Amino acid sequence: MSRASERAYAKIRAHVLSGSVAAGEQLTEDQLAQITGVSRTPVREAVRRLEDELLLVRSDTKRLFVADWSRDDIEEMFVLRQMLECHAAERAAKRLSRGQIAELEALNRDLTAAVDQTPPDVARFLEANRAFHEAIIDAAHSPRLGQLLARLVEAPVVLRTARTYSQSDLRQSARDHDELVAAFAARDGDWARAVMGSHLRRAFHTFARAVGPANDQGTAEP
Amino acid sequence: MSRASERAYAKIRAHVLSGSVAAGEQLTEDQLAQITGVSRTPVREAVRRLEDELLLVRSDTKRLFVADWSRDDIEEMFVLRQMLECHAAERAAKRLSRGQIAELEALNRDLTAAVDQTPPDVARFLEANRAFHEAIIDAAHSPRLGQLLARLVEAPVVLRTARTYSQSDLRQSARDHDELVAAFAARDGDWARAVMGSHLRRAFHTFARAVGPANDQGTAEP
DNA sequence: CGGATAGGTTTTGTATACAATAACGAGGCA
DNA sequence: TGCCTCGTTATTGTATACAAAACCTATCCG
Repeated sequence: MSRASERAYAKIRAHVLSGSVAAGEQLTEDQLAQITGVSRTPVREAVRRLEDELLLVRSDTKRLFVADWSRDDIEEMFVLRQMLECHAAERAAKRLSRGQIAELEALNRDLTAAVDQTPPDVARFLEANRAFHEAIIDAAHSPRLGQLLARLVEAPVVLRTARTYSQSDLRQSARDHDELVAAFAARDGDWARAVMGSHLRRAFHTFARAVGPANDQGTAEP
Repeated sequence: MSRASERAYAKIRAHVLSGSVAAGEQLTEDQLAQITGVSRTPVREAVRRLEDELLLVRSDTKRLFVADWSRDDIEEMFVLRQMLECHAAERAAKRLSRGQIAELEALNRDLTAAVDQTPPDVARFLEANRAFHEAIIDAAHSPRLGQLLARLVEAPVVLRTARTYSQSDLRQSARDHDELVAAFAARDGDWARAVMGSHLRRAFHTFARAVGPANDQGTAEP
C-alpha cells in the first residue's frame, strides 16, 4: 500500500509488538491516527491488515482490541505451519538452484555466528532465521502457499518462542538448518520434509515447555 | 463489515463471478461505486477483501483488474486445499457429534436428490456441497484452518469445476460424501482423510480433463 | 432494590473534496 | 522516423465532515 497507510501499518504493528499495549486492551482508530500521525482512512486500511494477521481482533460490535492468543491458538498455528512448511521444503528440494542453496548456507553461517556469541544475539538470529525460512518458501514456487504461510508465521509467536530458547536450543536450530541444506543439496524432498517437521515440532515443544502445560486460556477481548 | 461495504462486496463479487466482465479487464473504483450505489470508501474496503480472495488483483502500479487464473494456479489451489481439508476431515472424525453426523447425512441426501434429477440441479448441488464441506471444516474446530481454507475454496474454481461435471461425476461426488459420513460414524480419522483426499484429487482431474493438458497460461492482468 | 430506558458521549462507518501519482498523447528534436 | 519531454487526463490515496451505531450512566418506575 501507499505511503501513509504503509507507515501506519508499520507503526501500529511495532506498537503492538513492543508490548507497550497489553493484550486484550481496546484501541480506537482515533488513538492510532494520532500515534501514527495520519488520518483515520489509512489507519483503517492498516488495521484491516493487522486483523487479517490476527494481531488485532474486533468484538462482535466492531470495537478493536489487541489479540490475546491462548496456548491452544498457538499450537494450532504450529500444526498448520508445520503442514504447509514441510510441503514447501519438499517442493524446494526439487527446485532450489545451486546458487540458492549456497545462499541458504551463507544465511545459516550468519545465524550460527549469532547463536555462538555469548550471550547469543537473538535479534540477529531472528532475522537470519526469518530470511532462511522465507528463502525456502520462495523456492517452493507456490505463491498461494507463501501467502498462507505469511499469516501463520506471526511475529508474536516467533518472538515469544525465541525468547524461551536457551543457547543449546538455538544451536540445535542452526544444526537443523544445516541438515536442511544437506537435504536440499541431495535433492531429497522426503529428507527435507522430515527435517522441517522435527525442526518446527521441536520449536513448539520448546515454547510449550516454557509456557507450561496446556491450560487453555482466553482468546480475544475481555 | 457494515451495511454499505457488505453490499458492495456482495455486488462486486456477483458481478465478477457472473462473467459479465472478462478476466484481465480493468476495473476502477469509480465504476464499482456506481455499480454498487455506494461511495468509494466502502468500495475500497470490499475490493481489499476481493483482492485477498484473489478474485481481483492489482498491477504493480495499483490499477485494479479481474484476476485470470491459469491452470497451474488452480492446480496449486487444489493441492493446498487437499492438504488442509484432509487434515480437517481427520480432526472432524474425532469431534463430530452424533447429531452433526446426522446433519451431514441430511445434507447429502439433499445433494443426492439434486444430482439424481435429469438434468441435475447444479445450483442445488453446489449449495449442498458447500454446506457439507463447511460443516466438516467447522467440526474440525480449528479457526485458523477454516480461515485458510476459506481463501482456497474459491467460487470461480468450484464453479468452473462443477460446470464440467457429468451426471456420473456428480453421483460419484455424492457417493464420496456417503463414504465420508461412514468414516465419521466409525470415528476413523485415517479413513476420512483418505476419502477426502481422493474426493478432491478426482475433482481436480475432472477439471483438468475439461480444460485440457497443462498448458500454463497467464495469471493476472494483460 | 433491580432493572429498564432515555439521552449524552464515544466509536465506527460513509460520503465527498482534494492531493498525489500513473497512464496517455501531442509536439519537438535528433 | 524514433523517441523524449511535458502537459493533460484518469485513477488511486488521504483528510475531513458528517451519519449511524454502540456504549455508558443517571434516572425513573415496579
